[in-house]
Amino acid sequence: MSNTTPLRTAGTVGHMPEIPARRKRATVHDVAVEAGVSRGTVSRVVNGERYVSDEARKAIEAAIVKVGYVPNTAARNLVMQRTQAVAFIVHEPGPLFVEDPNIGEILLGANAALSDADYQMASIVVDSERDTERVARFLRGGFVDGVVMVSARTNDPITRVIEQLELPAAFVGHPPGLTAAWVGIDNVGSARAVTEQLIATGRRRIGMIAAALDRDSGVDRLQGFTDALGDRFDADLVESVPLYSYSAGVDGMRALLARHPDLDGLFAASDAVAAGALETLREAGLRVPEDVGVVGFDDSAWATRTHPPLSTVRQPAAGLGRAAALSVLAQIRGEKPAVDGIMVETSVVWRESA
Amino acid sequence: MSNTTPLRTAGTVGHMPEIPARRKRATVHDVAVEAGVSRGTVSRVVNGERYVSDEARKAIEAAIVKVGYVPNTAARNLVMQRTQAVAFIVHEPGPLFVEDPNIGEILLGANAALSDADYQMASIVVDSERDTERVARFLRGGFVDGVVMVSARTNDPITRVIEQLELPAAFVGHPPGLTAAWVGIDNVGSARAVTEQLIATGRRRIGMIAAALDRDSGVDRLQGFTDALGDRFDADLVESVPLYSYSAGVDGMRALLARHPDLDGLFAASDAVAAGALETLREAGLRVPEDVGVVGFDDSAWATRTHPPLSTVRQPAAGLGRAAALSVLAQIRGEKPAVDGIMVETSVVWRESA
DNA sequence: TGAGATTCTGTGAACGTGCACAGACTAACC
DNA sequence: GGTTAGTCTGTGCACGTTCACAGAATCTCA
Repeated sequence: MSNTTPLRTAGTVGHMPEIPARRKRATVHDVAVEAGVSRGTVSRVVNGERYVSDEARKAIEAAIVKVGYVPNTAARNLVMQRTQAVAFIVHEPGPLFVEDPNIGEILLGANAALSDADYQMASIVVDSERDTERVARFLRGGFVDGVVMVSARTNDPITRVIEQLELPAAFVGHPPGLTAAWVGIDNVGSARAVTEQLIATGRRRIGMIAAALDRDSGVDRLQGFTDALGDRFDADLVESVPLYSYSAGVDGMRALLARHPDLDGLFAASDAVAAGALETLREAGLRVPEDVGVVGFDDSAWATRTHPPLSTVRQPAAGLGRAAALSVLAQIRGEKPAVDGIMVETSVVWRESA
Repeated sequence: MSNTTPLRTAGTVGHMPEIPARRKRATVHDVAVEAGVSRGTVSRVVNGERYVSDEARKAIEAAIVKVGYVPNTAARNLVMQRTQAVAFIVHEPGPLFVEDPNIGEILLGANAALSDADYQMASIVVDSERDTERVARFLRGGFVDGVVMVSARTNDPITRVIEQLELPAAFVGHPPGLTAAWVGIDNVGSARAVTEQLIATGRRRIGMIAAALDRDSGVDRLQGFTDALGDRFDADLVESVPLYSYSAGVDGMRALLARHPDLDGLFAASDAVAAGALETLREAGLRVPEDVGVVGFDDSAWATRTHPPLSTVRQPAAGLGRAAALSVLAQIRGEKPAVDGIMVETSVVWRESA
């Protein structure tokens, strides 16, 4: 049996070279010999095709476990003209990848769905503009069969390459002005729902720290807030900050408090923003939730660490990643998605901050 | 120019089948024809080997950009008997992956180093025991050339498979009782450094809550503390607790305070421990940093969320990931590491708790 | 000048798989 | 009994690359 022959043929007298001696993997040929059939039949069994006798199938299955056969991915990919890999691209400044637990969870969800389908995930963080070109080259090079894209910009080279190559792709979050599959949550409806609950606690002067109004998620959350308040809406009670970050929350709260010290409710566009706001409220000597009721958005790790814990909107981030990955996989199989966008359900989590 | 031809060659008369018409990738053969040389010579140029005339090299390099050639990974991997992929395995309960920013950053660092070397990263989270078996099978299947392992258990199937297969691997953190490459930080030196800074603020009676003395990290941090104090060291000012946890911090601080109510400085063995200690100090009516200066260790998520924010030791998590990946890469190239363990530099982050 | 080393190039084989094709055998039907 | 359809199996080729080998050309030195 050739697969039990010694690994290295050349005998170096006296010592062994330090190159690790890896055992040769069993191939479809070894299985065929062991089972007394041909390669073709083994291949049919492995790929679950029809037209194989029960007798042959049994023999081959036994042979597979006996020789410990695992199909060689490289060979299969070569002949199938595919890579069996999907890129997970995060277009965010590096640090935010770490700070924002949602991204990690999206990655986790996508990863789970992909590895269930025996796909590899190549995770890529696009930080600088230089990276942008590198990733575009990577995609053009055909290293992946599809792309899951988080926080895409509308007109960057990456998005253009994806469109040009007609690469199966799904975007987490709605990329404005781009016809492509996407997965997201109903930001408008969710923001309206959490604001309505805040109103229901009896608050009269409710402010909002809106964030990231250059993205549709930011705009939509503001829209939901506006909807919930209806004709009681007062634009002066809205403070806009650039990012979904803790420090932006601190700044936003200060500005808002300066204008409206009598505020008794706050909707922060994200939990990180809310955490910053809480800090500022505390410094200003205001108690939460006694003086001011605060709600956030995301149900991120922040939510349970603040004092008091935040009432917020739960984003099923892992579900988003999962859905995006499944969409890409479907497109790889050649299926045309019935709808471009998939909405994932959110829920309101009520804790102690309001 | 063939690389400016439209993507779909077939004119759509009436209808097109929905299978996307992907342009055929250029191969080494196309480049050879274009440059008027043979495949072998092209291969030599691509792989930067010697024995190629300047004339041929120029012609081939021009041909490569003209036809837009990118080597086919699957074909290369097949003939080279490798996968060009490294597994990133996190053995933690799923939620912690998301919660602990250090892990995300380690992943980021490893990913950067790997993709610089044109390696794919297959990230895997091991959660349940079922996963453990699945991953072991995955590794045995030869899908990766190496492994970066975060928070390994000593005696789980995964570790055993790695040892058995002699798979190139690097562990982040020191796996007790395992002879394998690992990457970590200098716990002794870092603990000494942060303690010295605490001394420099003028504290006279500095205590320590030592934790996890069953691990070398716990022992080393205590050693660093001892070193920094020199002959002023007083063993009675050290309280030992079993775990690096919040509640252990609460307990430890109570015990310490009972013995030494006049304490004016504290080194907690981790940020979580420090957070618990802060809570206890607050209950005891002691102000931080006015009455007691507190420093922690890890610069974890705790550090910025306590009141006041912690002065602590920053673990360069991205650097750890990077170093681990580089170690795996070196082992794949056949290099024997000079030392088993690599120490990565830490730094002290000074915030408001001391 | 001729032997040997050095540089350069092309060719065929191999890696391990899936697929098309041809052929063998069985069952069914007029 | 001959045709036809359906089932099952084996063989050769292709995928795109690297590597070993052989051979051609040039250079070096006695």
